[in-house]
Amino acid sequence: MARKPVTIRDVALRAGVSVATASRALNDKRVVNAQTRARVLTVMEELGFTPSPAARRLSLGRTLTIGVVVSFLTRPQAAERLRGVDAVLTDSEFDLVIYNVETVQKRDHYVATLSQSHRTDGVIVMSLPPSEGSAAVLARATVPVVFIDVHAPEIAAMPRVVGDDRAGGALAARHLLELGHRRIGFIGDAAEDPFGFTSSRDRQSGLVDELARAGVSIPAEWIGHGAHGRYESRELAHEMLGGAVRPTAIVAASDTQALGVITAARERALHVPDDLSVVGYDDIEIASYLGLTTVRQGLFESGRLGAEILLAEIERRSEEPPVAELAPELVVRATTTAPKEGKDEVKGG
Amino acid sequence: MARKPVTIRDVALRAGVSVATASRALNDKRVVNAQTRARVLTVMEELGFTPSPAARRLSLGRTLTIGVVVSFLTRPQAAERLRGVDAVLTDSEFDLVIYNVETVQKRDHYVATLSQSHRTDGVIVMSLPPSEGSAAVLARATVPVVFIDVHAPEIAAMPRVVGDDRAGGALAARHLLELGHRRIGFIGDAAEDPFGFTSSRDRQSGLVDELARAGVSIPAEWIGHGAHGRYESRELAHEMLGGAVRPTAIVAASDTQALGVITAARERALHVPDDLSVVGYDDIEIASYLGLTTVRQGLFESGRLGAEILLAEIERRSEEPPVAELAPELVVRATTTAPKEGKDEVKGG
DNA sequence: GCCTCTGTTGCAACCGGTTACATGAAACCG
DNA sequence: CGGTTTCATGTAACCGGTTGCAACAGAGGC
Repeated sequence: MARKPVTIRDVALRAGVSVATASRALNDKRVVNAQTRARVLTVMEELGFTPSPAARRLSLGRTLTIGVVVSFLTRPQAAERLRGVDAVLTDSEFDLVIYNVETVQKRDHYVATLSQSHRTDGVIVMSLPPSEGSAAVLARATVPVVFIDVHAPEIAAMPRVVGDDRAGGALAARHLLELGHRRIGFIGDAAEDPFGFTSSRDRQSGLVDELARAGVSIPAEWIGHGAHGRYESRELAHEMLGGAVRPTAIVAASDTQALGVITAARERALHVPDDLSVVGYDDIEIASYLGLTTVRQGLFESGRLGAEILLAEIERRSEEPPVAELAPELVVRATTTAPKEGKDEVKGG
Repeated sequence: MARKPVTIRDVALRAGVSVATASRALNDKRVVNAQTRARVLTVMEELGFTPSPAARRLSLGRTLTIGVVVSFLTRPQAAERLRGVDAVLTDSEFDLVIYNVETVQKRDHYVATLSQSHRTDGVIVMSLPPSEGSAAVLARATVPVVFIDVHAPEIAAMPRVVGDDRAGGALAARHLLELGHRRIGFIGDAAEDPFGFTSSRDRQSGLVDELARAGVSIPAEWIGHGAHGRYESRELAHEMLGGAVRPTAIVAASDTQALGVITAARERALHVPDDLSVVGYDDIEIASYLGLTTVRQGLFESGRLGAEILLAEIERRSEEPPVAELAPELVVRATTTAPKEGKDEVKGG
């Protein structure tokens, strides 16, 4: 029933000082006398005083809040990045408010209102490319906006954290080539994705280009696109593995999709990796457990970096938009090995 | 460079009215003349006015914010519940700020400060039992606190949303008994969990009691406890399946752990469900894809309900703490079937 | 002893909304 | 036609902090 919030005036009264002094004591400005400060702080303790954030925000003219626009909260990638953001903000004075987006309309709405209004001191947009028209909106954003895992011409001038998806695709290619694979398939997201995700496409082209450099090409029927999910990728893998000639390795655009491939293989009594090598992407938590060979892209790290960049931008807008690039890293585990048949390369052991 | 936030006074000036009228027009109080309101709203549009949340909060004396204390954001259960909460709040005037907890200290800190201070209008605590001492803290909470998925004597008087874990365990038991299983194992969380989770324990006792009712008991070596995770449960399953006599079915305290069991079975060349039936718990997204028989406990729904209860409590504190109980539901898929050997029951087909 | 400088503190304005109360005009009443 | 309602609007206080500026005391300089 403690229905009487203690204000700084109560504190001042009890401590026998003015509210100004109380406030200064609270925010440890140099100017207050050490004894006075001690007395004020003691009184605050006694009264159980906690400053009202709303009042603080209003008088400071800062919201002390940062907004994170995120979709597919249940995807491990998103949650992992969010943890990274949280890790930074938890040590700061900022609150983390999340805007979960499940439709394109909501995305555009949030990007527009948050970047203009004074609801937040800064915004992080995760994995959501802006719609075509929003470049203009972003250009006159009143608060800094940082993009994580977004590649799009609209944000060329925006601060961001990206992974090099093309390089990641190339890593997978090189790994498989070194193992001796020549018949390689790819399974990724649908091209006509409503949100305009690009990472799957880039991973694919990184893979394809690197293979081409070695004189290996992927036939059209070994490239599968479908909605992001285990189920869909399983179906695609089934098609691919059901053909007369099948690939000896499949690269998936995400670990989630790699799981679908593995399931399909199992259902066809194909042993992974002996009959089929599988490479994922992301290195989500489950990957290490399943022994999945994958391309790690520092999810937690990307969240951490994004938050740090944002805080720095809030502190002082930089001239050039800071861009952090996370280098992908190949993690070799148990789902890849040399192909059983058609070994074009001699392998020792 | 829009560095001049438009205030309601600007609007009032331009529209030729007082700030009071402008404010009333904004919040569509009945008292304003329709023409006046229209004029004011037009001006707001023209000037791109958005009310300052900080000022609103301060003068309303409400934070328009609800806090969610959550741990293990990356677990699908948590993310799914969070989505449920978000779905409710997105249509309300409340912001959702998350407090991610990764240590017991942080949990206690948040529960204490959030429930006392006036930082939020209400708090949702997810899956985190309060520490022993915090009953007193909670009793004098200044804002409503709703617990989701928490069973603990400390919160007997608090609003909450719970699943009936005991009933869920019993459902799994009945299902396996009906299929003809008599040799049943269980794998759940470690007893000495630092956060004091109880759901695993309750699911276990629901299972054990229901089996006992049918005259079936579980030998000690078929009960495994370990840290919540696929890897740990795989290890436990290996122990259990490596014995001279092995169970024909294993119930796991979560889908995640069930996955570990399935992996262990596969590694031992045991076919699921023919050689081993597996039952999970939660019905997370991946479960339906994998065809896992499991006990659904409405994760999204629990988040939704919790948020609704909280909003209602904020509106008006109820005398009796509202308690919503979600009935568990058995979802039979492809990982359970009648045992091959030792059929004690005659099964048709 | 008077003046200046430095270290503390208080006064009061301010942030940008909301709202109780007062005011004034129009409508209604007998 | 004066008095009472009713409706629409304005005035100003208030929410609870922060902070520029003024004031004041004591120390130091001459």
